[in-house]
Amino acid sequence: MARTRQRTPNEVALIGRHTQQRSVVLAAFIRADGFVGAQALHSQLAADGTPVGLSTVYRTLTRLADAGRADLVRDPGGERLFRYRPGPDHRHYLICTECGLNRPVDSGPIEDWADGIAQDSGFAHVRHTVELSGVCPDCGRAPATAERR
Amino acid sequence: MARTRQRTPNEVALIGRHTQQRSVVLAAFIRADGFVGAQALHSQLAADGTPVGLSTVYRTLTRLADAGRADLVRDPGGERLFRYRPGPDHRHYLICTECGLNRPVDSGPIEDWADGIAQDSGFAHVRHTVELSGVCPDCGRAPATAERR
DNA sequence: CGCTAGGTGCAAATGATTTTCACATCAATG
DNA sequence: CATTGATGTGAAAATCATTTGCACCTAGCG
Ligand SMILES: [Mn+2]
Ligand SMILES: [Mn+2]
Ligand SMILES: [Zn+2]
Ligand SMILES: [Zn+2]
Repeated sequence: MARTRQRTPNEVALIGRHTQQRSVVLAAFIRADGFVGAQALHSQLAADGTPVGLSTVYRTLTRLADAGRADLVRDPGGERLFRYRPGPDHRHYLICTECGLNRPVDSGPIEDWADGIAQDSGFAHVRHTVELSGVCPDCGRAPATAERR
Repeated sequence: MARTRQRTPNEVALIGRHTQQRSVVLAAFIRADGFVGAQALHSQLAADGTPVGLSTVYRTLTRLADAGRADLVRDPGGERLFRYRPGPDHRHYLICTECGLNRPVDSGPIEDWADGIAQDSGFAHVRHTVELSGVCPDCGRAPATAERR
């Protein structure tokens, strides 16, 4: 039992050196449990009393995504939204454009479809992006009065 | 040279008043026959000797997209790429990340899949984004030397 | 023609993300 | 433990695609 400092999710190891900031960012990111933008996470951290530089938040999220520990989508406004992903498989989500509620969908069919296309096309390294968005039942019920974002 | 005073592709009508600029932009856009960014189109127009303000190019492409006459995807760098679409149905493409070559794919399966998800989810106004990218046979064959775009 | 809602094109403004760079911290090493 | 080269951090400036403000045009209808 080596006595290594354990107070941080070992995920940090995957993206380089272990630092206070990374622990904090990662913890908040996981806690967010949904898609978050770097800006939002940065604000959240400040609110939590554990401020971290915006640059660092960006760097951390980007690295996580590169390391395959986060799913990434584009906000209609062009903002990058990240979502923590514990497992190795990527997922696809149905996101409510009104409240942000999101739920993973059964994407088996598209995965197969995409694989088929890749196969037949002759293209190599075929990757795919699939995003579903709409208005969730709750937001659909309450008219335009629904809470904004 | 000869300023081809032209037949207004009636498409122009769909997006408002008919102007010299819109004709030119639309013509170049159609001629591009593939995904183009506003910037690239703007440069192309200048090179063609029919310069149009960048703002106007942006405005025109945006309107076409809103009118449903163009498909829109996001470049990995975040840039918006448009592709002219004559018909009413949207399409999905497999794009070569090396040379830009793109071909529409048979998306029947995903359309059905997406409809099913929408159905079961209870969400309203469900929309989807599906993008496939990879390296085309030609580019796969020739190293990184492949012609850009 | 004459008028006006709608267009155009600069330049300046936005806004998200990146980079710069002086300074702090990590972690391996002796 | 102290040293030290590699890394990480953050405030501010830089990027970059896209938008907007605004003074100036122009379709297009009567
Ligand atoms: Mn997938
Ligand atoms: Mn579709
Ligand atoms: Zn909702
Ligand atoms: Zn190619």
